[in-house]
Amino acid sequence: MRISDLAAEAGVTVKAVRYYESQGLLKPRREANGYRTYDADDVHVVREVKALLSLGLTAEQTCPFIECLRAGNERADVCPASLTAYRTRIAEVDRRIAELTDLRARLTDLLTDAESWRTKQL
Amino acid sequence: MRISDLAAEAGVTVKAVRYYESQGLLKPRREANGYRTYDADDVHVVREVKALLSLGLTAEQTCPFIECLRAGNERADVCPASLTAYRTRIAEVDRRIAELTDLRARLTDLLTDAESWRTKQL
DNA sequence: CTTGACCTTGACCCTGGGGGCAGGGTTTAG
DNA sequence: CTAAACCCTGCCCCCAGGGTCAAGGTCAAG
Repeated sequence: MRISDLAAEAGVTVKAVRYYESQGLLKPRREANGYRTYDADDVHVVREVKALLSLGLTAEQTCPFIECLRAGNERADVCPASLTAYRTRIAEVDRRIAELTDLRARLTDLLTDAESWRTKQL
Repeated sequence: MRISDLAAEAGVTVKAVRYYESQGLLKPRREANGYRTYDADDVHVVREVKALLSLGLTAEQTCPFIECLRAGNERADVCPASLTAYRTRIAEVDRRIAELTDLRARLTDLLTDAESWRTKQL
């Protein structure tokens, strides 16, 4: 199958497929005319990458999952490295939520402060 | 004062000062040799921009605050537009926290699912 | 007057995950 | 034959700068 077929089946854009390749996640064969050719396994890979990116992993962080799939597993997340990647991402999210929660508190403090300052001036 | 003095007093890098200028937040005069010249007010502006960026506002979103300062107010956030910008940012943060909370739930679901799948296989 | 240290300038490439466009080659249907 | 629909590579854009560079200015000591 060609790139647009793969993209359509996996639910991503052609551009995204080429980007995944540039990140080393796909290695399509080339036809004589230079066109990329993919097989059915690549559809699963691209779907997996899409799902993981939507979970906020970087393209690089999807590598263990892809390797897990390529190793013949039916699921990309049953390998130890994948579980580690999940836990790492959860920790990142927790850290980010904590940061944002703190940020929100600082913002509301500033807002109420500025509001009361205005009231005082009136 | 010159750019490195401004940067040092405001606690940012020279590079950042030049970036703020490229975003229209500063308009320094130039000496005969082309060097940028700043006055004391610019220190307050840069400090304000730094503080707002650390709160996650974009350079563009800092404009109302800078205008408020330039208008002669001692605080950048006493103008109505600044209060609106604060509220907008708080809403953004809330949305982001909600997204991340949902994301975290999806990640933990995936993790426990993958873990139990592994256990089942053993 | 010259050397050297330090400062300034603009200009370039880099980040992550692509979007959008240009300009060209290929293939397929009418 | 031609037009549409593909495909290719390559460039610029996002955001807030960081890193590095070459070129030139400034200021003190020697």
